[in-house]
Amino acid sequence: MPTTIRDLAKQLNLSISTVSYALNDGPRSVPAEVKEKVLRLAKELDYRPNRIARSMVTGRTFTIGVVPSDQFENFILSPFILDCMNGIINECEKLNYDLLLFTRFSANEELKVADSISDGRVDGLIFLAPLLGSKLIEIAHRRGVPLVITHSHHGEQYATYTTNNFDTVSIALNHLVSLGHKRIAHVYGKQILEDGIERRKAFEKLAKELQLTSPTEWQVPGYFTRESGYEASLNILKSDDIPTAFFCSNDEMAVGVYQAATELGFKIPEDISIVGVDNGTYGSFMNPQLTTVSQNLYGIAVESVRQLSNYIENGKEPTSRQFKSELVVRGSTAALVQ
Amino acid sequence: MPTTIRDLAKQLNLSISTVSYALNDGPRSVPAEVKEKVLRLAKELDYRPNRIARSMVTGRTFTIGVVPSDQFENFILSPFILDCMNGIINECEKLNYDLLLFTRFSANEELKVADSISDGRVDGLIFLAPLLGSKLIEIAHRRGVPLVITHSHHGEQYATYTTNNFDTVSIALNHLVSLGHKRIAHVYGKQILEDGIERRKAFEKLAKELQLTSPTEWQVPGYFTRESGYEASLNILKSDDIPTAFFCSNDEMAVGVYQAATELGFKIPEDISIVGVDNGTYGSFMNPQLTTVSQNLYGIAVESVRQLSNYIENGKEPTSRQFKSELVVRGSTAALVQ
DNA sequence: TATTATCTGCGAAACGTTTCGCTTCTGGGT
DNA sequence: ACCCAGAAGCGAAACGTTTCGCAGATAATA
Repeated sequence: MPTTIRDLAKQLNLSISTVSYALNDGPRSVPAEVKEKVLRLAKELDYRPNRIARSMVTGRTFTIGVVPSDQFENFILSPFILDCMNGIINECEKLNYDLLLFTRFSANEELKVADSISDGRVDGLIFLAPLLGSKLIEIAHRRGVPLVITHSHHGEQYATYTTNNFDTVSIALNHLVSLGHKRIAHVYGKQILEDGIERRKAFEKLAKELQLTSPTEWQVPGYFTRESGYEASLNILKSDDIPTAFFCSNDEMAVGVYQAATELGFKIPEDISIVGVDNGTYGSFMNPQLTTVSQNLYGIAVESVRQLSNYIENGKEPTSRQFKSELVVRGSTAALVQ
Repeated sequence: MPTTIRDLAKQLNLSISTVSYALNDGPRSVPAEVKEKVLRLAKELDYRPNRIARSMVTGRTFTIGVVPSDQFENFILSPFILDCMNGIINECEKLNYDLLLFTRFSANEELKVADSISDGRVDGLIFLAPLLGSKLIEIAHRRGVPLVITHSHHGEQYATYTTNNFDTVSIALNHLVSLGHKRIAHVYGKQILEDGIERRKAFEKLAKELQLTSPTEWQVPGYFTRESGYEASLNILKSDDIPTAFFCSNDEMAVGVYQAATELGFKIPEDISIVGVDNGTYGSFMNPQLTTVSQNLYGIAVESVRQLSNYIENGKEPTSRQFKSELVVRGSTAALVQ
């Protein structure tokens, strides 16, 4: 059993309160010599305060909880989540928070999860791209847990950190159009995620505006995963009538399209141009490297942590922010040759 | 302020203890009708037990801490760490543990970190590929925190989950030799990580045994990162005397070698064969896909969580295990053409 | 000198649980 | 009728902190 503050007090013939003041440098003063005595013994007995006990009385845990949406089976393997997590981790380190990763995120146990995220272990929560129907946010909010949301909105009352999806799609398509592409397929993402829905709508609208050729057979559902990108594009690429370019609603599905295209003997970007969305770290692993629309995953993560922490520490209400997306031209797009 | 057990007791005119027994189904019995009454009110008032308070008295937190070594700046972006984390996360979910990610892992604050990992917030610790000189493990051990170590040994007294590095290197080199390669370069990893050191030693030994041509200029230091793999191989590839194959001590450095080789106009695998180690998820993003020696990162992670949890729950001492490595032949190696 | 601040320090309450020891009551077995 | 086991329930201790309210001593102010 570890040394407690009581042990220190007893050995020094001091009261517990005095020892506490000495250890914490406050909130009351103690004479320098007493303080020194306390610190010396604390070191000698390898005393370190029990954080659980401290949390009990202060109500603070210095821990931020991350709640992924249950769509991700191996959620940490998603390049998207990865870059989010990287920002969260780095910023938490700076601000002296530890990170509690909620692993039980399956939707069929939503109530259990809800209890788990609001049982006093965290000072606040970050929701990562929550599913549209999820009740979790509402419950946590009602229970008074400070929270912010990334990559989704879920109502005016929440602080959200997002990218403008219309702009994102617009940037991607305009890039393709500027290279001469008109025949463009779209592998869209899950329609239970805000990003998935919005990007699909944006594509439909922009396809008209830009007078693209994109029959419905070319607008195919994916699930934001590599496998789904592969399968969705395979059918298109096997038909007689194939597009000159693919717009994928995220990078991961673009990887799947690479795979399908390569397998069928198409050359990227000579035969097929491909654009993704996200600009995750692993896009540059690909060969040729992926052209994509960056949505500053890192920055969004950092900002959400900052605002959450500022609310926890200083009560300053977090304010929503929408981030700019940017075109990142790399090797997977090329001008159309007639 | 959330509902407490005291609120329930008061409203039902019961004692706190009775309510507790009812809520927890033990350790003493309560009449069915009382229990029902309690549960009903608990639901009505949205009561959920405060985990912090419970931890105070039970000493359990149902949380496992993950301690990465401080070598990883953006540690979650390392493909190696990623696959480890994926296993840890999935297994923790199964066993009903949450995960505390220690973000403050910089070596120059080792004492602060040491306090942070042993302050009562976790039931046990998993050390991920700790640096050889790190005192953290020793301190945590002395303080009585249950722990296991992955990808390193650090002394007989610890339970470790590792791969046999000699076998790993042997498998890689024998594969290359079987394809006719004799002129093989080695990009080795950090020499403050056990894996880095052991694989280098193994390479040196095996180079002799297999009568490879591998002058010291071809055995170059990397840091297990992509950038270092790029730089380390660039010099070799620019010289007049170049090897026919590269063995890289991990996949990430292999990605760097891909990059360097491609830049200089070499074709993989026609001009240069490349073998990595790890078989991280993102190896298949590459084009051609990477030939590598799998070290079952996922399995190691799962096993370490299992054993740790079994120790925490049942006091069963964890036992070390060494895992088999396996050759995964993909597109980055080919038979040498004279 | 009398009055008021400031410094020291102590004791105890509080945070929200779990669980032990006791008491009282009920019913079944002799 | 008596005894004893078991059920039902209560009160209180314990976990390890932080911090408030007090009290006594010392120093500063008038």
